[in-house]
This record gives sequence, structure tokens and C-alpha cells, in this order.
Amino acid sequence: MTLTYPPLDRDGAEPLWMQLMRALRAEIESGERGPDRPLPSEAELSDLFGVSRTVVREALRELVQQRLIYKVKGKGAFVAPRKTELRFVGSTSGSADDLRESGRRVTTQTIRQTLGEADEREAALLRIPQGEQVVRLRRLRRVDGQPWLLVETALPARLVPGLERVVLENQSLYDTLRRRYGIEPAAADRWIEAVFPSREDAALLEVSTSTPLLGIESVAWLEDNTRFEAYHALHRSDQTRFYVGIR
Amino acid sequence: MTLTYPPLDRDGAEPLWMQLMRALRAEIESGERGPDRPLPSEAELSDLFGVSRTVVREALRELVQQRLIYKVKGKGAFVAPRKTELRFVGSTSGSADDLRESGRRVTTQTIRQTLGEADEREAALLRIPQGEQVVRLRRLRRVDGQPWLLVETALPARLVPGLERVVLENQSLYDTLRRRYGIEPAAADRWIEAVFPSREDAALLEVSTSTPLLGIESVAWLEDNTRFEAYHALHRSDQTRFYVGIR
DNA sequence: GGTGCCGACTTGTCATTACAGGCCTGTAGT
DNA sequence: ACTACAGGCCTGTAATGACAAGTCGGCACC
Repeated sequence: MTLTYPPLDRDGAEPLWMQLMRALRAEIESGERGPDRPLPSEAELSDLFGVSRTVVREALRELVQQRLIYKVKGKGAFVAPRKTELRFVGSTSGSADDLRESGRRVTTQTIRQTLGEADEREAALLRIPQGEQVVRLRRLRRVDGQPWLLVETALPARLVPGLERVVLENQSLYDTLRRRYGIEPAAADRWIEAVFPSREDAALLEVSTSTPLLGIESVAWLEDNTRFEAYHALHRSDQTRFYVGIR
Repeated sequence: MTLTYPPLDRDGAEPLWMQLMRALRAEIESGERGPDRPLPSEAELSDLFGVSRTVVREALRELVQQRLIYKVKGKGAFVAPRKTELRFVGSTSGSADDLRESGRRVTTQTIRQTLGEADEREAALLRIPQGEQVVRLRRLRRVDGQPWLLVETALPARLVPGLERVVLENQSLYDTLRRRYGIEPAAADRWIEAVFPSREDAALLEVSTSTPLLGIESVAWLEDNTRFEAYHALHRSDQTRFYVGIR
């Protein structure tokens, strides 16, 4: 038994593959198909929706990229089990709360908070035109008095008007984003590398310039794919380790 | 003036789009095309290499996904002004498959493979008594010939009898665990820090002892919470970055 | 009862064709 | 000098057809 699908809109407002992708995604996320259950074959989907296999494959490709399904040659396409998802504990979002819970004293000091124009890197990460207004935050987070994390954040000013004047001292940025601007982070990409700090960053973190640190670059977005935050952070990992849980 | 390209191999050993992708990537990474310089148009590439536009688009799609190029509708495809990055997907499965998928040549060399007694650290991570038999693997993974990852794995011998005699050369460890022992990873904890390598490890990874590396410690377990694997790994992140997707 | 092989079904790869729609430039008209 | 627009680029979308290659069940054979 399969569902009846609403017909796809052929007015060209949106590509057929995108509409099909959304229809399949809705079905998967609603839980109607359990993990590792097969999707209809490409030929079947092609018939069901009245589109070519090209469109079906384009839609499935997108779902594979989003890790909602996986494909096995010769067998079919299957719903990806949610357990392969990954959660970052110990990121800027929520890390303060986690640490506080474990009885540590977390303080966050705002070093700089300005309005400016997006440079090339920021524009690319946030997917906005170079020169568009962004709010920049430079903050130092301490755990039990020890410098732990130095983070520079850029947010499109359009999404967070007036943020450059909000007093964040010891407040969670994500709390502010949520309460003041209704921003709900949906997902993020992060890149991690081991780096040496600049002289200035080393001083703030109270380490020497030859101490290896974790450098983290990140871009986060909303449900509708709008990029709302780009940051790069330096992490002292000599006393506190960076934890990743995979479930 | 364009280069002359070696003809693509049509023996079906490798898909045409992958060969083309590699050829273009080599050109980009060698720096012959500067950032934001255009690639030949799809039609031109199609002629140059004697393949259909389908193949060209497949190759370009992969390069876009690897963030080596970006495309602008109506204009063309351009070299992305970024450093190369390797995708590490934070799933319980190994990274080798993901890398292979993106057309990198992944080779894994087993340096040591022995049966021994669990030391204190291993016993704690695996939750077994100290002194219980464990199989230890020390492996060096290369990506496109470059040393990339040095990993030391310990598994309780009870769960993987005879593993110390299985030839793993270029085989995925997780594949072997699955097929030979029916081991299905359910979840894992990982800790990441920035560290310097020992003299021996530095030599294997072909870096100096003052190169900061990513150190990763991990323990993985089955659905029933049995710990089956503990490892610690050293990652070169100077040329390639460590990627984590959060969904 | 086991084994091997065939055929049906699946996804992967590739070619070809067509048109829509964005980008840019040259040119004709003002 | 300026504008409007046509036409030639480009990528995006879509249909269709073909074959390769992996999976799996069933059937015939031993």
C-alpha cells in the first residue's frame, strides 16, 4: 500500500526534482517509513509521479546528500537510520550550559562587538553579497577562570538588527538569538584543524604561540537553509577535551 | 591556451566522470588555474575529452560538492578560492569509504597486528578486566599517496577471535568486523585534541615533531552496550581539514 | 540436499536531444 | 551619448534510450 501523492506543479516555479525531493523527505521525516525500509524503486517513482528517471535520480541524489537515505547498487534506496547522526557536545552553542551543569563556573567576556561589512570569507560562508552588513562578536570564554575558548562570530545584520548594541555579558548568544530574533538553529557544518595561535590570540588564551590549539570554523543555518552564523574559534584542548558523541 | 589532456580510459575500470573529475582537480590543485578563474564551459570540456555533457556535469557536480569550484548560472564554473578539504563524516563507519566515494585513492597499510593483554587505558575504555586478551592494530592510511591518518585500534579478542591473523591490507576494518563477526556498531564517543606527534609517529606521517596534529580518541559499542573498539588516532590537518556535519 | 546458473529487478553510467532562463556584448535606433 | 534589444554564450532542467553491473530468488541439475 502506498500513499497517493499530490501531483507535481509543472509551472516551472520550482524544479520537479525539488518538489519530488520534498515530498519524499516529508514522508521520511514523518516516520511513515522506518529506518532501513526501502523506498519505491526509481522506475516506480518515475511512474507514480509521472516524471522521468532523470528527475527521480536528481531528487534521490539530494536526499542522499542530506543523509536521509542511502542507496545500494542492485538493491534500492533505503531510509537512513537516525543513529548515524552526530551531535556535538562542547560546541559554543550549549557548551556553557553543559559545563555549568557539571559544576563548573563558566564566564564569557565580550572583547569586541561591532557592525561592519562582510569580507570575502564571511560572504561566502553566509551566502550573502560581499559588503553586506554583519554584526561581529569576539568573545573569550573561561571555565573555572581558565581561558578556554576564543571565538569570533559574524551574523548578517539583516537577521539580527541591533545585536551590536545588546549587552551579552555572560549570556548565551544562542539564547539571545532565540529569544530576541526567534532564530532556531537547524544544522551546521564544522571544520576542525590543529593550529598555532597568533600572538594576540595566544595572549588572550594565556598560552604560548607554540601551543597547538584546535581551530574550528563553522557555519550554521535555519530550517529554510538561511545561513545565520559563521564563526571561527580557537580551543584550548590541553586541559579540556573536545567531545563528540555519535549516536 | 589549454593543456593537452591524456585520453580517458574507457575500459570501464573507473567511471568516466571520475577520471574527468580527477583530471580537473589535479589541474586546480596544482594551481594552474588561479582562484576565481573560469573552467572551460561544459560544452568545451565535452569536446575536449570526447564525452557527453552528462559526464562533464557529473564531474563538475562532484567538484562543487568538494568545494573546489563554484558555478554561476549563465556564466560558467570557477575555481573556488579555498584550500582543499577532505570530508570526514562523523559516523561510526570508517572514513575510507567516504573518501573513496569522492574519488580519492585511499590505501591502508597495516604496520602492526598483534595479540596482547589489555593495559589500564584499554581496559577502562573497553570495560574489560586489565590483562584480558585484545587484538591490536596499528595502521597508516594514505589519501592520494599522502600520509593522512595513523591509528591504533584495540579490540577484545573474545569478540573477534582470529582477527590477529586476518589480512586487512586495504580492507575496511568495519567491513571485516561486520562480515566476519557480525559486529554492527551502534554508537561511539570521540574526543578530539590538538597534539604533537612522537618522533616515531611523526616519521610515519612524514611531518616534523613540531607539527600540530589532531589527536582523536574513540570508543565504540554495540546495541547492547558492549564496547568492541577503542582507538586513538593522529590526523594530519595541515593540508586537509577535518569536517564534521551536524544535523 | 546441495550447487550452480539463469533471469528479473535494481542502481550506475553514458549519450543525445531539447528548451528555459541568466549573463553579456554588439548593434541599431533614439 | 545613451538605451533597447537581439543574439550568442552559459548553466539548469527534463525526457528518453541503452547498456553495465550488483542482488536475489527460483529452478534445473548433480
